[in-house]
Amino acid sequence: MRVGSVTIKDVALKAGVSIATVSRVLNNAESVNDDTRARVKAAVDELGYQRNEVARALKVRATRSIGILAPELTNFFFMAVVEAIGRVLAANGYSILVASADGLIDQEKINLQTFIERNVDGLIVAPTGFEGDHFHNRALKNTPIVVIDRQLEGFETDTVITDNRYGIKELLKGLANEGHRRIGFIGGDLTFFTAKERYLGFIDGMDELGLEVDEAFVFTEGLMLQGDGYEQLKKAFEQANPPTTYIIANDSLHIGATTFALQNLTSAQRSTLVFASFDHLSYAPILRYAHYTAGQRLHEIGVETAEILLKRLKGDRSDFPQTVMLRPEINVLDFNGGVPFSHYQ
Amino acid sequence: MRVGSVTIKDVALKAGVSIATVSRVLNNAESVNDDTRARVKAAVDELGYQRNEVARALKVRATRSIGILAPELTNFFFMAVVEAIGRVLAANGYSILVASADGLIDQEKINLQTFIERNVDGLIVAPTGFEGDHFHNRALKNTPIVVIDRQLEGFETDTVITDNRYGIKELLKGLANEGHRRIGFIGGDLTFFTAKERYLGFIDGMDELGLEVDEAFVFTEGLMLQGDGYEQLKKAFEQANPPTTYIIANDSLHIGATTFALQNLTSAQRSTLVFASFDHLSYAPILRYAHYTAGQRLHEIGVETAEILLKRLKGDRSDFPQTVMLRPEINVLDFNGGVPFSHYQ
DNA sequence: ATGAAAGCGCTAACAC
DNA sequence: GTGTTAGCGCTTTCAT
Repeated sequence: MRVGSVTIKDVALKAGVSIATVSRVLNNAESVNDDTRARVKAAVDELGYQRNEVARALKVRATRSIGILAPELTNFFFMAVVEAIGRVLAANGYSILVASADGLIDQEKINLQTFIERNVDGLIVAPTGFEGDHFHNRALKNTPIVVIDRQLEGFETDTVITDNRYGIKELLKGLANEGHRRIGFIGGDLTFFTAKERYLGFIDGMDELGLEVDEAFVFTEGLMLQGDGYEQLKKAFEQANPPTTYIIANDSLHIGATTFALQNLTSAQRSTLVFASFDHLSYAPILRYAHYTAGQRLHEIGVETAEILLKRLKGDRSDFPQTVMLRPEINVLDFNGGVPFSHYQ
Repeated sequence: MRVGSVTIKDVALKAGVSIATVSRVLNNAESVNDDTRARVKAAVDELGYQRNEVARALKVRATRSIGILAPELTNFFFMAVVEAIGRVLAANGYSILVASADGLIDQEKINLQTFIERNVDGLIVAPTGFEGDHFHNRALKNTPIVVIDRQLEGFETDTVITDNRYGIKELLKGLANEGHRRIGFIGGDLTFFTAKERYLGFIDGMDELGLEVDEAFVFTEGLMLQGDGYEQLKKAFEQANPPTTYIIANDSLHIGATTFALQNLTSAQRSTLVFASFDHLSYAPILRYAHYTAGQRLHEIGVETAEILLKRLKGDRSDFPQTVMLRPEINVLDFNGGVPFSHYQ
């Protein structure tokens, strides 16, 4: 609130009406004379009046702001989703507050408190952990919350996620179609929702295809970061008889694995290397070795999330709690670093 | 503002003190008896009181919120910078509001209006265009604004940018050291700040090295998007005698150019291809052909920006308007898709 | 159709 | 050290 800024009081004075009338004009109330409306509008323009949303919020008990809780921001998935959410929400008069938890559950709790104090009208949360207990807050009783990307335990609410198992299974089908049987899995620590889902998709998918899972080919250590992908492919190649192909659980692992291949494998080894991975980002065209990718529908996730939230904000509680599961888009990369699709045993 | 939430009034009642005393305890005023302080704190805990920041903001004329205006969110540069800014600001009690202009100058103006109405205490803007006239707003008179990434015309304020010319010149030196003389430039439309600066860095740098700029080797069309990089390298290779190496002005162009090379050049052609480019992102290790990259100091840009803003918010106007120019980090990629550094004529 | 006035929850004089 | 009170800018009854 800037000192000396023009308020409805100034406008009222200038237009020769009461502040109530100014407020009515500002809020497009019908019951106001055309003349006075015009006079008020003229005064608004002349004075360059700009509404004080804070005062309005205090009075009407609604801030028209939505808090977004993310585990991190430096992540293509979140930013793309946030961008889409922001677009839809802005078109409906809402502003967005964002806060990163830096992967720390305690920081998520602090950020939540901040948003509560700021009286956000709604919340979108990409959970940092599994735990959802802290969302059971009295102040949040009437605040719609939609969870994205991961599922929360102990807190029931609307959720928008990618169909992780479907994605992995489709990737698997592609590889199996090419004739692969010795299929490895490069993933992450199963305490993470997406890591677990993608792992389970792999296990189920292999089973459905009638293929044997070789424990030595399954890597589920680490946080699915770039270095983990590097290390895991390294470990795979330390084996006497490594897999002929790999399912990779996300983009970072994929970059890491590709880096290992480029730096440490012989060109003979690389010539038969085949990957299929989750995520499809802007640099996908330069990812050698990838035959298939499962690209998350980032834009749709954002739009869907915003629309569910908007619906709840309007008081529509139908289908609560609603879970929207979006299938990723399966891409067949017809350029694979020069390696033509072929059949392996 | 949630109906029926607990206010300082409830706390006062419970603790048997006045609301002023509650407020004092909440704000850590010294002048309050230890006993009463304890009683108030107990009441706060029991009732689960949470401050209403909106009411506080209205009273003290400060929202402790900072608006971030970006041309887009789905961009590694902005994500990283926003994350760093958010961390520093959050540690100082500020929340951040973000809005993407979607590359539209009119949307940027709308977003600015929204932030003004929300009474943000400060503004960080990564301008969508050159034009800064709309920041001359009466309501913004006492609102610190720091501009990042690009410079604004017609509006003087604190600015944090990358030293684009330095970065390009260093890349050029690297290439010249390898013996290159026929150096191409893949950039973008000069109406963009970074496009122009990087282009000028190229022209100056070539001059300083005593090298001739061949107009046919300079590409400055488009918005520096992936497709542009693809097309520009394509055009270069349509020439009878293309450059032996290329300076590439950003990450998207780099991906595009690399894609063209992978898809359309012979392995003989690729074997001598050398790039040097601006930006150094997570997928840098898999960018073949790149000998040098100029990585922007994303984290530092964010921290520096937040700190200047914080300083202004404290009323410190020293060195205004301040321009911080951060030199990018020059990376020598010792793995280049197997191509050893060598000398070309 | 318009105005007067209460009050959202909080902070900060100002008294005592 | 603590209480009383005014008021931040706005919306919204309730009168007229």
